Amino acid sequence: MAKIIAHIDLNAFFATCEVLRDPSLKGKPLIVGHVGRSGIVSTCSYEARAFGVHSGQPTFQALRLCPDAIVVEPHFRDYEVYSRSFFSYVREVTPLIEVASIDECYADMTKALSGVKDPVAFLRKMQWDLRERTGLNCSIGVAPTKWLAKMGSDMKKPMGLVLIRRRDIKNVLYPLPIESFWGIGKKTAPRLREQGILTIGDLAGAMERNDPILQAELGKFYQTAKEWIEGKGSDTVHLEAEDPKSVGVSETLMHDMQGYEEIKRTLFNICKEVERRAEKEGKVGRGCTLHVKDTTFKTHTKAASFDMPTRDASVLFEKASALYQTHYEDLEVRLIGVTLEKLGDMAKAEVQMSLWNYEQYEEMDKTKLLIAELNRKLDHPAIMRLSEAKKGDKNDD
DNA sequence: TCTGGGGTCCTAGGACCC
DNA sequence: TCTGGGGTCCTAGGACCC
Repeated sequence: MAKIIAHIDLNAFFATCEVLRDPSLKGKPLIVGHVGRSGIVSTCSYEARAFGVHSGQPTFQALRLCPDAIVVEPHFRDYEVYSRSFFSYVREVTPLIEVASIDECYADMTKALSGVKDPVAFLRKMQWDLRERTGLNCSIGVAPTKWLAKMGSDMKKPMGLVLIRRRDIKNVLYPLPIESFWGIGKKTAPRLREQGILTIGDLAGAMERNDPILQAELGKFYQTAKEWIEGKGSDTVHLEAEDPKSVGVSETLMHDMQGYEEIKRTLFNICKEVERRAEKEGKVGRGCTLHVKDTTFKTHTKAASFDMPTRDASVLFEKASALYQTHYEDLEVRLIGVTLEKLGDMAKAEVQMSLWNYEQYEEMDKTKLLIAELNRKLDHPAIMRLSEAKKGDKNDD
């Protein structure tokens, strides 16, 4: 039986949280983000969007477009609290939710909507109830698969509600520009446009023809995208958050820097922060990667492995420093970062360690055997005589 | 004074082993 | 004496997402 999946996405989440923190900001053009050398807009209110301000834009550019905008530094701790209240509301409607990020989730609504006469009214009520309870606005996409639901929630903001049945795919999705395809970004979209693929419908058409150029262009993603667009994508909502596979910290420097001496302090602090976050996750890693962004925005990476799983900042710092000094001493850098990888649980790592110790112990045991063997040989009459002779020497002294 | 920081997944090439 | 082929693991780089 077909499932009913909802994708629920909070609108202008960080900006909305800031208004909840300080109601005097309501109705004003608001930018959440950093000011300063490399500040960008994290999120902005709809009032600011009207001026052409958008996420990812350098803050100074945004302020040129909208000089009256109020810039607020983000308060992530508070966003996490609002985020939790959002998820707990959705969990009251259905416990089958998959947290996709701080401001969005998938919900399997199959059971919650069974027997509901007017699903649209039910979902509308959800939106208003959430707003009343938490002050947060959301857009909802409802569809038989997660990808279709995600596409739906993206289509109308704020407080949008879009239902996409399989038979609606052609009417609803095909006319959309190729850029709006979730999974096709700013590198692939222009290349598809060059091939005459301007809309999602064009993409679907090329896939029906099994276009070999398109297949080469998209690689493994071709098959995934084909299934998504045909309504055959995943409808499985994963309740448990997956264990992180890496923990990393990076920082854009106050100014471009060159040489280890200039960056070592920052590098050390980054390693300390990686250690702190790995500890919070209860993880240790078997390797690390040093990231460096040069002044042309090109990113370089160098990886190293550890003999033993660790999260120790001094071990990280030692590895990262060595990598930096051997590869980037002469590079002018904008950003540096360190990522701890190949993560495992600390508890399991301790088991590994005790195994390792046991092997060490065994090695030691072998050595003991060798010594015993040696001692037996030393018991040989000839050796005895030799040692007796030594004693004799001593006695001669 | 241009362009953050946190992640995941994929790809291509090389090393290594059988 | 002119060069196998498959599998796996690792590294570096890149695309994409929020």
